[in-house]
Amino acid sequence: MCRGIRPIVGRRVLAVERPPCARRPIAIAPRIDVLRRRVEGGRVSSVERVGKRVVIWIADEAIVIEPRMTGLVLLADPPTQEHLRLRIRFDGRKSPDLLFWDRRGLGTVTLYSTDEFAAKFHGEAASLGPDALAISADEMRARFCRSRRPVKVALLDQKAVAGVGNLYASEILHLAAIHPAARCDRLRRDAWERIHGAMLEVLSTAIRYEGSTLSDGTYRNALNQDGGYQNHHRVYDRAGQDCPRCGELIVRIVQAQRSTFFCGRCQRRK
DNA sequence: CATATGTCCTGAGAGC
DNA sequence: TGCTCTCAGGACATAT
Repeated sequence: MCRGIRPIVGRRVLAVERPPCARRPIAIAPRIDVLRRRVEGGRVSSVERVGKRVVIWIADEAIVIEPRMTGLVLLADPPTQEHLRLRIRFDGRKSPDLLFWDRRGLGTVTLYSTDEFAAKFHGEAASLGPDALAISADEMRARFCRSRRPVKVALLDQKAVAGVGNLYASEILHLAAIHPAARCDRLRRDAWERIHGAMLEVLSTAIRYEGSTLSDGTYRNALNQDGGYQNHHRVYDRAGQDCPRCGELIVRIVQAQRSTFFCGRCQRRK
């Protein structure tokens, strides 16, 4: 998402609008008029990712977009008009609008000052752990190894490590050959090294392929095109199909009310 | 403190 | 066809 909207860097914000939307308007904090006052006229200095969030810096202000399940950031026509939640217009004749589109409406848009942003995302009391692509294997293990939770559930805890979602947790554990129900405190050092390595591999490859467009077709890149990583899924949404490593049938279980896919033969508990 | 559960929403697809 | 049910790339408040 961040890569796709990077063309907005250097543009000046002309207007921030909440398009007429048939459904309840998306959560924007603070109010939309405050957002307007603080960013209109400013210039986009950078676009960055923090965990699963998209951060747009405009002078000393950070617009943080949390897409959650069905949110998209777009520089192209949205899939529907009725789920369009936010529009940012820029200067320059050919500059497309930046759109936030969200079918389910669970996503959020929040404006932070530099200080608020640092406290929220980087300080000691930060609400997010280190980013999944920046953390070391040792720190990762240190953050998980005393937890009694199943490893797959723990990987989704954004305060432990930021950036692993439900789909990728299953993919990571299959590549690492670790059973998703294994308790964190029962995993040895080499298991955590495998999980860490698999996390880097899976996430960096998925980012390179621009994400996973599942069968519902919801996820799109910034140009409203399919992602490509769904063609590389090892286990996710493949229950009943063959394990790509050993040929055993992939199974689906539910952990913490969310689907987990794995191979019962080649994913071991330690 | 750590962990578990309910809740916010809409829409697609399965099964009857 | 139309109904009900389940499920969905998530995070947070509240309960235990």
